[in-house]
Amino acid sequence: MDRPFQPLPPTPDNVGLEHEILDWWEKERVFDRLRERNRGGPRWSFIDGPITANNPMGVHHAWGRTLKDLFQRYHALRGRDERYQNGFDCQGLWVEVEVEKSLGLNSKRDIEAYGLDRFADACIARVTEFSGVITEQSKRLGMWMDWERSYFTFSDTNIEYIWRFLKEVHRRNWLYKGHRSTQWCPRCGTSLSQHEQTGDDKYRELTHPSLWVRFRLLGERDGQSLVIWTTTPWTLPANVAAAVKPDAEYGRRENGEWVAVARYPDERFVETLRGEELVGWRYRGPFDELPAQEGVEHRVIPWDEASLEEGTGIVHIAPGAGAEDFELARVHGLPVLTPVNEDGRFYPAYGFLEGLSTEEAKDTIIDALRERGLLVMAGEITHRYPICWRCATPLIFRVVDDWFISCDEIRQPLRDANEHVAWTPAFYGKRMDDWLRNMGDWNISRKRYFGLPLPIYPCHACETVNVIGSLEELEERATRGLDQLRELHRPWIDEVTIRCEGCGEEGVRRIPEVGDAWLDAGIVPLSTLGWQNPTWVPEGYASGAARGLTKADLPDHAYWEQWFPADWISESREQIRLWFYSISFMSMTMVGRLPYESVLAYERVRDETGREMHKSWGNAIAADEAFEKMGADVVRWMYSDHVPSQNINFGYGPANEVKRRLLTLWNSVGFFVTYANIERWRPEWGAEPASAQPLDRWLVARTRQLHAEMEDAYDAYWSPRVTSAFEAFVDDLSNWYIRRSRRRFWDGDADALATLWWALTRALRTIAPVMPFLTDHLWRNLVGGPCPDAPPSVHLAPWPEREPWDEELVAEIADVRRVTAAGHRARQASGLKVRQPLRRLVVEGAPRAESHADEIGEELRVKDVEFGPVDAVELRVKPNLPVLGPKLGRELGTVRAALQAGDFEELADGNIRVGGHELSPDEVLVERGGREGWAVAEDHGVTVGLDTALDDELRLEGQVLDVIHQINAMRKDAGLELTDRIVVTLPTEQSDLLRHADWIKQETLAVEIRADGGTEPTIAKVER
RNA sequence: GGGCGAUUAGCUCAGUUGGUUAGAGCGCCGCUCUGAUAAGGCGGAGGUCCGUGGUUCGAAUCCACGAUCGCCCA
Repeated sequence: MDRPFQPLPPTPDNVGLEHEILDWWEKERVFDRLRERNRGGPRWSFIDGPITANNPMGVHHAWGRTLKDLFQRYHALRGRDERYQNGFDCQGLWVEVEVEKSLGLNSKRDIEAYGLDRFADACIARVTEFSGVITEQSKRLGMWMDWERSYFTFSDTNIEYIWRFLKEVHRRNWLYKGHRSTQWCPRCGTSLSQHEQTGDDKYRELTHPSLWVRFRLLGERDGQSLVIWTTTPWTLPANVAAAVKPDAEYGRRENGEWVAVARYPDERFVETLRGEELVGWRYRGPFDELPAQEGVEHRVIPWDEASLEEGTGIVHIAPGAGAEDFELARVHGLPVLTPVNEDGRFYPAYGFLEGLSTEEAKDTIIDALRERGLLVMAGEITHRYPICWRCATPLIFRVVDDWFISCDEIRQPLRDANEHVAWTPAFYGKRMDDWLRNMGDWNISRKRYFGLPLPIYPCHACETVNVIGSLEELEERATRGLDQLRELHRPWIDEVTIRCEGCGEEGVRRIPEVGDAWLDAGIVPLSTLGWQNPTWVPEGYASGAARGLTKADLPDHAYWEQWFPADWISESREQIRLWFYSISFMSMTMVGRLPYESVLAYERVRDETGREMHKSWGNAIAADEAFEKMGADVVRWMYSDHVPSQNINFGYGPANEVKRRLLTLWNSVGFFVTYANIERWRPEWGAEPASAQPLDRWLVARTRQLHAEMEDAYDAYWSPRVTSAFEAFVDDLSNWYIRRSRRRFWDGDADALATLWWALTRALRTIAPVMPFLTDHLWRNLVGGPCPDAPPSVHLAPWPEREPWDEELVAEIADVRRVTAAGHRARQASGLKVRQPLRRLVVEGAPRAESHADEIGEELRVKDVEFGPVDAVELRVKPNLPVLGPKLGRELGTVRAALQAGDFEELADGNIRVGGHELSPDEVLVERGGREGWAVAEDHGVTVGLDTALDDELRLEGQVLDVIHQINAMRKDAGLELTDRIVVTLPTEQSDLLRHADWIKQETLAVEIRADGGTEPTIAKVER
């Protein structure tokens, strides 16, 4: 068979063709060829935010990865040179927690017993495994990246760049050790930074004790007591004060208990005082006998924020176990008692509580209170309580030493710079500003193991804080341990001691803490692009733990100058306080500017009913499953079609809907292929459409319009407009061009074939970034196969220049479609189906459609289409608001009312006189209602009148069409090919129809027609 | 408590310079083209565009206040 094109099956096998295309891309080096083609062209810089190489990717990652690939592909089509560097986040608590789980370790003690070196190896092994898994999954999604050269944040190179940043931070006096109350995870044994402890999934409904406790007053008030309320009994042994609201009223009950009057409005008090009068009273703490409490003098302090919304209005203060408490301790000079250690267990100084966890101590403490007669009342409360974002352990407050970066000086420069970033959607820019305005100092230390080794070496002899800025500097200043330094990770780095730059002391040790993982990710706009690196180092990024995992180079500074800042970055919205923040902070500190110029952020993935996806709820869809069941193109379409500022409901229901919608494109190509093959028509690559036929000219104009719309949508980084513009085009192509042109295709019209081929291949190019597989599959069939001189892949076809199009013609056809829509409605209303020919249609209000009267007549099966006033009883006139509004201003209201009331006059010249005004036809919209014998309908200012009168001739023609319909249905039932010829036998009583024998023959591909049959028509295939 | 969003048909959601009769998909009902063949197309039912007030000739759209939900921060 000499068929130019492969016939298409009825529906696409997305998954099957995607695997074929993947193999073909690989074999033909399509991506490499694209990069080679664009090399040296104008640059488009994208910087990838690293994905944690910790687990397989989920469908939620596919959203961002779709968008990243989509815009990279679009700019590549347009000839831009790109870097295509993917990134993996490799160290920090995420990785540690997963490795702990897989090794069956459950505490820091377990990790230390296991050995930090083996633990580090296990972490590296996990990153190695899952960076590979994610790479394969991303390829399956269609993501084109330079997978051999991904960056890994745990490379020594990356770590050195962070060291350099920290040294600069120290030079600016921003680095300090803070003694702070922070949220603490007792399981992980570490504090959480500000950006870790907020966000989704960080709270859970938990049930805790609800205790009212008596503090016995001393001195003059002996015998009386303060009543406080707490949900954290473990903090009571660390109590040092009780806070009252100075301007609130407090009352003493008959039994001597003091509480806020506002909390107990129905009670009777024997004495009332303002809060400020209670300040200074001393009381006996609940656990004064504990060694930790020795010398603590408990007293009442003022606090404006003391709550009158809950509790008793008197607040128990334990500065070592609460954030606000700690602040109050600073203001009032209170002692800070830290009751529990890193594991959340009581220190020995807490006597009978020693070794108990905060949870275990609960009942012991309640019992003790009861024994001492201090428990007023005990119950339970269920409330929202913070949990560890990684392991879901309820958090506690601890006062600990942590290292911080002060952000006071960088705050304003960051806010100013953010003003110039193009955020999509725009309001995310305000969210960024809000974050920057409120951000606290950056807590960068974690008391953990496998992470960035903070290069901070406080001297024990002279208190100098030494900060090492590079491996070279470490080697210069090391006094011990260099020989065993395998890479810049614990435990090896901990063996290295240095010489103090202040006093020359030789055995200065590194602090044991590792760094916040956002330092790792935040440095990449400098570290991966070779900022201030004197010479290009091939595979220079593959250092330390990343050795053997990547072939990424460490470029030189000139390269950085070329690629920094990124034109565009894209991550999920929560990265505002994470990656967007950390790259901004670090780049602003080092080079004084932001590392990106525009950002696209997006929300979260839900299941198809709108619920959050959770593995444990059984409603999560694995990425691999989605790709292999829905097809990657369908997944990509769903994400591309969605407005990014809204959560997406992702699932098989929506996927099937997308598949069905995309079928029209497939069918259109299938239609083309069918008739092109019958005609043995072959395309000519590079030929411009030349047909003079109006419908062809219209399709060319419409396709050029699509091209421009798509460009604008891509340039605005607004993918929903990409997909919607494309869908609208396919609708026009299929439901107007092809439907109107079918007869020409049956006849093998070369102009029609050439125009449709041109339009289809043009359209495929514009949507290729969204659906790289399907478009390439179709391209190979439509172009690659028959045109040896054409680009073999759609992704290698150059993006055509934007060309002007015949806007008038596009507008004409838009009017024509309005007329036919109204015409169909008129037929509907009159009960006359389209198969029944009619005599006359009158069209008013669509002058641009006039030259398309024939098409309108054919479409609506009407013999004469006239343009002019629809003669009808009722005339409705409406103001043309965009025209009359500016002209009449306030007058418009009365004019409008008069028109609506029918209070106007139609003049001979077509003008409308209303009130004191004479309005020209273009200032009003005229609509007319129906009259006997006419069916009238209107659509957006277009009115059509359909003459519903029938005569014998029309009726006969209607019968002919019925028979044609019937016979063609029989052809199909008999399974005939489109080229088969038949003999038709009609019932004898239908011999009238033979007057239209030629017509019937032509429409049914009959060679002969008789009227001597039985009650029903029959057909017989003619064997050739 | 402050900030940022959202609130549009039974459901899920579009609607980026204020403009005629507010749209799509799904679902429901009816019709229909018929050499893409029950896929598609057309039509119908279904909407106080969260509420109130304001600006304007004109507000789903801009402003103010309020309600509910979500997010960020305190």
